[in-house]
Amino acid sequence: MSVVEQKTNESASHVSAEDIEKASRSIKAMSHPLRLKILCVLGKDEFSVQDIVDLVGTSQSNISQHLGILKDKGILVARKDANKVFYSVGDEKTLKLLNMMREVFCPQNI
Amino acid sequence: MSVVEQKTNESASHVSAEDIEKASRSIKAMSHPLRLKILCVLGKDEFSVQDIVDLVGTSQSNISQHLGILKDKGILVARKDANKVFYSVGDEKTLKLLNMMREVFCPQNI
DNA sequence: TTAATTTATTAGACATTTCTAATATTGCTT
DNA sequence: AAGCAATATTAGAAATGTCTAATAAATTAA
Repeated sequence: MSVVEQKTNESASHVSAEDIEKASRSIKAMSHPLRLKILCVLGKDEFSVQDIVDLVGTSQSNISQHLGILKDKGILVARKDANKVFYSVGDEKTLKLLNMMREVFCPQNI
Repeated sequence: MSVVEQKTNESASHVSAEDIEKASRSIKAMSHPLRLKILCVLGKDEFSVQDIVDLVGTSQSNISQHLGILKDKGILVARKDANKVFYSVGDEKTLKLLNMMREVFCPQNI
């Protein structure tokens, strides 16, 4: 019996094609250096776009585009207050995932 | 005091630019749908290239290139036996990260 | 209303990624 | 050695992603 047949018979924790596509879009969104830096500086806090521009360091237009990508994938949520927009990490699980990424890729500072 | 100044004073868990670059390269490697699928089907097991071709479903050349990218980032390790090469997930932490990705992005099957 | 501030959008040049097809390499078998 | 099986490499076309510069839109302040 080939490996493929073995696997087909196991009904083990199987991930659908749609799940793979959706997950890969979200993970890709997190994988850009500027976007990863945005997620790191946000942590569990909430910052305005201008704050993020100052903390991360590129143009306002560029930050706005990156924030849009992260928001589109549901990784960030936006709250508008007067003429400012505040961004933060959408949910607790995503925060946990970010902390685990830090454990895996930055093992020196955990 | 601006938000930026606040943050500069806190010496909170800070991630260096090099760490960000390195992490983003690894996360980007995991974010391609075929590569994510490879990681999912591997799980904690070890498979030959031809097994992975059959399980994931694209050309041998394409799979080999994707495996090379994952190996280059240290996400997969390769073991050669005769004229076959067996790939598996490099370490326990990466496996934990993959499981957490599944929790976050495939919450229906955990 | 006019000006200033904050954020978002658009277009386009440039860079990177991805896939396919062809071929090379390595080890085994006869 | 010759043929076969398994894997890796290469080149190039096509697709996708990224940044910059300019501008639009929304809100506040004067």
